[in-house]
Amino acid sequence: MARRVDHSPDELKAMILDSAEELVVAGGVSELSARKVAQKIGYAPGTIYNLYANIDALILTLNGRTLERLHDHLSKTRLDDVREFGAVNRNLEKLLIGYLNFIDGNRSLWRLLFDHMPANEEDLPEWYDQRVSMLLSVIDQALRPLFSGIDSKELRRLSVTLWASLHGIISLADKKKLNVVINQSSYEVCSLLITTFLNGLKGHKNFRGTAK
Amino acid sequence: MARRVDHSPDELKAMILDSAEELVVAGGVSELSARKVAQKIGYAPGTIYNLYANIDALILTLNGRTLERLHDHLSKTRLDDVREFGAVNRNLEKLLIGYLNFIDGNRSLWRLLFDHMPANEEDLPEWYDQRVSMLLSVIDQALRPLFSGIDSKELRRLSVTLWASLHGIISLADKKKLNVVINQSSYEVCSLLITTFLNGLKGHKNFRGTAK
DNA sequence: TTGAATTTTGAACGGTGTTCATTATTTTGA
DNA sequence: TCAAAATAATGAACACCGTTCAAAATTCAA
Repeated sequence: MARRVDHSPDELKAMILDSAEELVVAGGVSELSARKVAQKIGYAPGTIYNLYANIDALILTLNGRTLERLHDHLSKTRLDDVREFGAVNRNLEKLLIGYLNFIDGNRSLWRLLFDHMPANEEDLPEWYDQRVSMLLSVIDQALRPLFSGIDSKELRRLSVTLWASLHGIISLADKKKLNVVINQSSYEVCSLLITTFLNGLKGHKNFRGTAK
Repeated sequence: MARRVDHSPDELKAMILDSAEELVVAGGVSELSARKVAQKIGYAPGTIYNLYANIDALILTLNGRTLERLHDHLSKTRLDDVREFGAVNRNLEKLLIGYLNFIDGNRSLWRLLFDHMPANEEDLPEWYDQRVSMLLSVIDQALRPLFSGIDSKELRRLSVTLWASLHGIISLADKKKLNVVINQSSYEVCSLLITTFLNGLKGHKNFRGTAK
């Protein structure tokens, strides 16, 4: 058996990726396996390993795409012009709702993105970090109007803090390790965090007064 | 083969649990398997299933114990008497440090506790929720001095919000999906969240003035 | 046309969770 | 005392998993 000319390497790589995604979307993370992907594209299991070093490498590529889609999704959020403090809160709520909608429509891919732990403990590739960074820049934009003369690193520090906090609430709720204790949706808890966090930022040295 | 009289069912159940923990502690979550546990206690794999319905049930029991230990560990934190606002912040920092120390000394068990997703999507048993609740009550105690006449449900709502947020920061950092973007330890990010969150609570309707 | 390069295979290895008929032992009852 | 019932433990079997790699099939270059 050899070059079947059916597909170029790049095509094949894309087919594998698409099939992997279809499996995850259709049946959850546990449905993803090399053998199932191979069967889906009509190749032998070994072929997968000619194009991806291992399953984790395939998942990493898939997660990169999910990250990109999430960014595109959030970027579409129309943020209001900020004339007063409350507008920042409303903008962040819009982003939150966008995020929750994305999760609703892509639950399995989202779980794969954040819960999967690669067996190999190496650092993530640079392109991956860049996509995470793009995501965080969306929050940067929403927070920036609150400050004047703030260092971009300091702004990012705040965005990361808020982002990771919201992520914690949503992912604990998703794992049902939160819902039972408090009879509230993750939206409400996130909303409370946003409001409290923003209010707390009033103590920040670069915080700008209310108007314009 | 039959009743070897070596161990009573309860003893055997405890041996299985202890062996499972040893495996996780020694080699991480991926080292835990029915066959390895069986080998460790000198029984056949099938025996495990006479005492635990499946591996997830075993993990749930183990996680319950970890939860209990975490609670015991945090309970030992000596909280300062609160005479002013800053004392609450210091107390929460103490709890944070206690939590981070616990993770440092029990990383694999902690990962099993929060990252493991049981295959069966049923709700967690009541005793499990109770232990989570006990954990949250520790945070309740630290936050309570800030308020007067606050409903216990409302206080718990705030504790959950803070707890889940801190968890998000720490778990993202643990998965290395945070460290690369921001060059800071999870301690520092958590610390920032605590300070900002507490500052934000000043807007709460039950917030009590600074003194006493 | 022939030899080198490339692509694909699929069996094999060592694992996994789980089941359950069978067997060995102990306990019970007459 | 002895057979029958209850119990405890087994381990082979089933259906999976990720991964490897010698071998085979095909294409390309000379």
